[in-house]
Amino acid sequence: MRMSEMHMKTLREVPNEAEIASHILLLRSGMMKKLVSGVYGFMPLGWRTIRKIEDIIRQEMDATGAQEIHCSALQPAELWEESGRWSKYGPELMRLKDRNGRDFCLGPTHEEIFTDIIRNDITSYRQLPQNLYQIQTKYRDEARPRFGLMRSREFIMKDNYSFDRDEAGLDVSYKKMYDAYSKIFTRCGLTFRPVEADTGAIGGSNSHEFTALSEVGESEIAYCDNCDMAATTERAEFRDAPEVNEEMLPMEEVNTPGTKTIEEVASFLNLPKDRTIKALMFVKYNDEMTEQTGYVAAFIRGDRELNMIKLVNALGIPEHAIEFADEEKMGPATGIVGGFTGPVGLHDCTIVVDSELVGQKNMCAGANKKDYHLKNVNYGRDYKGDIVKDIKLLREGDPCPVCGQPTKVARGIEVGQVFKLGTKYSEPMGAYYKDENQQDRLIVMGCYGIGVTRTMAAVVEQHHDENGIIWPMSVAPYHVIVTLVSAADEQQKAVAEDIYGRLQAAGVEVLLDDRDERPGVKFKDADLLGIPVRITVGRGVANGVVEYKLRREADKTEKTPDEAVNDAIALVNAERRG
RNA sequence: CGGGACUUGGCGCAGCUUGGUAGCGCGAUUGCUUCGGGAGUAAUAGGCCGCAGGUUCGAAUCCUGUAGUCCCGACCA
Repeated sequence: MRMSEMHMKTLREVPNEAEIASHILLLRSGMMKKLVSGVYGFMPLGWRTIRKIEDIIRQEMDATGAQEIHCSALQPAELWEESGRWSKYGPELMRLKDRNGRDFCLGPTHEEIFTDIIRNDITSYRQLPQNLYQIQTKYRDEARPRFGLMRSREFIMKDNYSFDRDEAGLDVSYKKMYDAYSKIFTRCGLTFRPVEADTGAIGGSNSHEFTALSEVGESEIAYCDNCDMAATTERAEFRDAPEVNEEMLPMEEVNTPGTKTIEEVASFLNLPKDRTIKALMFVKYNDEMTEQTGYVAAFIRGDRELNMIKLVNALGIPEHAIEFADEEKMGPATGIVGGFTGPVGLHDCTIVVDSELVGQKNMCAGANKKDYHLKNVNYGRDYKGDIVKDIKLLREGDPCPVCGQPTKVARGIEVGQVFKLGTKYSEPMGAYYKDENQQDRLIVMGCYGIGVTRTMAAVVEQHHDENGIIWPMSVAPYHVIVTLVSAADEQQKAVAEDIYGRLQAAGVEVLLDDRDERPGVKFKDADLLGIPVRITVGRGVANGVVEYKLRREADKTEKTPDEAVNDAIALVNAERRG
């Protein structure tokens, strides 16, 4: 492609709407443009990278035996009513009506559609397993679109669904997808970790998130360098501190005026924070959030943090059905006193005690009396929990739940997820097959997703410097850029054209910067665009040399045009082979 | 949904406190000079100052409302 003819506009200045590298650089390089909040369009260079990522996904999906189809983004409400999600999905679902007033939505995901296809087409066990995928535009009316492609309202996603006879079959399908995902993200040049994830509202028995490591990511993961433990911090189990071997002392009320926080109590009584008990109060609602159904008091050791996901799982309620309580209102009903809440003497609320507290002795907790705390509080003797479970968050340095070594915590971008769905959709939607004994049996499903546009953003986050993007060869819009320093110099022009033609003939994707621009502009643009190899044709041609430079390296070398062409071809082919 | 900030030419911004119908840099167009890391010079084009209402002889500027954008939080396959 000749850049003099390409639709491309780069920006010198940082658009004021962008804050993180991928957002800034994708806008500055002109690869994408914002239409409205959370909705972007892609220009020629950006679209080429999207298609490269899609092609990697297609190759790896096809290699597993999955088959590509294409469904509409427009979906009828009836199918969502069958699965029960039309009412449950909430405002994130983009809803619309046709001219006759029928309800539709723009698909945020396609479980219903694929289940519908399968229940109509599959009748016999002989037809299973099946695995269908599509690469398609998805819509989610996010409460808060953020960071460009990181959290957008319209995005490109590869989604696929596996259909098996039984759980054993699902295990095989799941493993295939897990392995394919690892290959895909490796080929895209990402540093990532597959981590165990909470199954959340989707349900099912097992799930992994594929997380590209990045400081700007919205996911937080815990992992261990000593063993292979890796999980979202929400999901990660906690290895409780060992039971304290101490004599139980008599409980004692102490005056602690004005000490409402753990820090204040600990320093006032000169106690370490791990000898205190932290209290967190909640109001519970029914699923529709229309009615209060009770109070919850959760207790954890003073130096820990609460894990909301674990708490709602322990209570067996959806996450949206609980919120922090107004302690003033809750006080009379349950006996708590804001800032001085403890587990002793509470009534009319569900008491959830973190499992670790059971083995801790002579702790300090609120006395449920203004300006007083209790010392030497012991589980079993002084208080009990209605529920005793691990409800705390794993933090950096806490012991690894598998091997006990200190845990590491990192942030990352969730670029893919795999789920074992089981019969969550096949049951309400009636997706059955007949087995060998003519018995109707539910199809066992898995679902798997990759955020294509988000993957593009993650690649930029991991591969850039102060001058621009540094595309890995596998997803670069072009492999090589030939920078013609002076288009007016006939000799330079001839050499550049020759190199351009030979690279194209060898199947290398090459840009020729033949624009009537000053050299500085061309160099800046080449760096910003992040093309992996740059061959500069300038004054060196008088001596028979051109300049060969890799975007990811600082050094440039002089080569003859022949050497430069051959080296570029060799490099591109080597990267293609993996 | 709560909190905060912003909205002035294609992009980045100033002007607003103390009302008098708009300015800078980049970008664009043309000429001359320049030509290896976002050139110099001269000239030109381009703006219902987010939108609506109000105050005023007069509003980018003051007041009210509203929309959009971004950030923090809540929420979230």
